[in-house]
Amino acid sequence: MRWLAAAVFPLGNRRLCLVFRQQLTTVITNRKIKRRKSGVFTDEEQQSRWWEEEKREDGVKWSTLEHKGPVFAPPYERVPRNVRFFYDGKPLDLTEETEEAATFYAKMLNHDYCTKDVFNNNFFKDFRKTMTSKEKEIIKDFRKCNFQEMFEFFQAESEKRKAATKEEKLVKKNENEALIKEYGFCMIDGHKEKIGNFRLEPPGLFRGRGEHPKMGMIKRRIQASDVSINCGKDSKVPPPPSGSRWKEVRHDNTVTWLASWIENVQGQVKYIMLNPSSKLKGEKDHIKYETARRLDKVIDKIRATYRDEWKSKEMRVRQRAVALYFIDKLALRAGNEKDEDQADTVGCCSLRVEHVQLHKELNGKENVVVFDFPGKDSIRYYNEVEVEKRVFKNLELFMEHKKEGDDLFDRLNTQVLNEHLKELMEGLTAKVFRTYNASKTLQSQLDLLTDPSATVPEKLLAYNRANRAVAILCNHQRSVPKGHQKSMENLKEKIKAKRDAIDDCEAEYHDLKKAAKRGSMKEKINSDKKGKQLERLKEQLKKLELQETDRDENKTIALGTSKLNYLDPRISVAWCKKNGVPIEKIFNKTQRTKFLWAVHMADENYRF
DNA sequence: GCAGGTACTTAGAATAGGCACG
DNA sequence: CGTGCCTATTCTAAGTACCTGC
Repeated sequence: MRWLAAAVFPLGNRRLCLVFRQQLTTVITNRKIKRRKSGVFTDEEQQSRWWEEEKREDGVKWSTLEHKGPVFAPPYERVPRNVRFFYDGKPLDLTEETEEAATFYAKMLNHDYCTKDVFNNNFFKDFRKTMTSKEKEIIKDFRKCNFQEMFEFFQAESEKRKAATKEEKLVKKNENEALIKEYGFCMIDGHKEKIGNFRLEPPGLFRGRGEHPKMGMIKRRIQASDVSINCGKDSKVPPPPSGSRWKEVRHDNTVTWLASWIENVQGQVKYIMLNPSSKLKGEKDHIKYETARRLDKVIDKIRATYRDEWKSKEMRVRQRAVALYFIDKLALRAGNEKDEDQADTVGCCSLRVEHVQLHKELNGKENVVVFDFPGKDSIRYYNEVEVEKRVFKNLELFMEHKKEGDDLFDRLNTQVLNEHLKELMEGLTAKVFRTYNASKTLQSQLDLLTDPSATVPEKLLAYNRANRAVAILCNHQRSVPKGHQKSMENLKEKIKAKRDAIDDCEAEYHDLKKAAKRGSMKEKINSDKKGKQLERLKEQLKKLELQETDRDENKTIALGTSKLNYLDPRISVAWCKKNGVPIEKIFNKTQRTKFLWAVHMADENYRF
């Protein structure tokens, strides 16, 4: 089977897509037959193969766009009369709106959020805003509110859902599928594409991460009159729910969103956009990795330049050079400024003096910088890094006469940095370094860790370890999964059982072999069979042991984020092809649809 | 230069779903 | 043939980046 691989070359301002034919032979090309006997196209074929087409220039994102509009959150349903809200020990009837707000809190009663004062205070403030004056008169003290019955009701509801019969679940499933079929897709430039989030966010309590000052505030219900629709000029405008109107209908083909609204807690615009499998997203993703590969061509020069600038007379230039060094070496995020009313987190440019500690010597290393700061999502970044002496000296200089709360790089921000980066390479920004170093690390780790003669499970451990190296670089963490310890114990149990089985099998094999030596054909066959069984058991044991290592190493590390956002998928595709590893061992279905372009574009010789 | 606005990518947690196992 | 567990999917918050208008 033949596939097309495309390479992109800069040509003046434009990019021209050149197409090569290439013979691919490995596992990945063993795809389902795509044309049905009837000649009807399958979904896959309906999708555009944008990677084989010419690219659109300028800021225009599409020519035609038609969709059905967003799906609204289901209307509030009152809880049964016997499910009561208690105030000061006594049941209290609430008006519908107040009751709904109470259920928002009740649903979270067993959550950690409810132990936080900020959360409770914010909730109570908004809760009171929804109350009638009568209710306000009574409900004055949050500590006297009791949501327990409501909480138990929702727990029971959830149990009920889980315990539903097969038939009931099937009905639900079918309803959901019908909804997706109707609202989950749009037509864009003649192709049917999946929408990412076609449901409007339901009302509830705002769950800010970390020490967010707004956690617990009520996210209000979105009405049609809050929603802006974006679609093609000549397409059918999605009908708003009867009796309502959209806030606005526009036809802006320089943006990719289908609908938007302003969320009330932070005042941010929220969007309905396409699924990652779409052409629009895929093309952008491809460009992202091509930009990172262009960085590879100039990285040596850039590194030499910033090292040189550590000596600059200009403080601004020195700070820029040191910051860039961190971004490059440690894959730090750019670090935009943030508002007061958000959680206090930082990235490189927004580091403050309290986030770094300088040690002339630490644990046998010299010139050590200890980073300790809350990053995106308030995930802690902790790293003890040995740096060049010059960097160390510069940091001492930057920190002179500063106190806690002062910016480390007081002459620098992300705009200044990115303006500089643009000079070094077209399209270069701080985040390109993260993509570049992540993909580069995967490639080099795969080279290092893959033993061509290893078994597939061993190769998979190598792949996961390479992936893990990237996740560690990018500081992609997760909380230890619930029941991790138990799951490890189970695995150990399984391993023990397997070992016992092997022992038994070995003993039997030994006896049979003896019997076979002097014995008949039948005994020989039996002995051979046992031998095969033993082999199989040993293989299974090996696999379990590899799984154990992998799972434990992965306890607090999240691999998904880097796989989805930082690793050029063509590296993985090429690795699979080269090593005879089926692609589905490393990409699940979602990832395979997102990265379909890469599966087609990369052969086993692809290098990042 | 900077404040505010817009559009898009990246992020971990929550939840749904499906599959292996007894 | 459930059920308990793990993986996949969904959800939406939180970033980056760049634009505009002073």
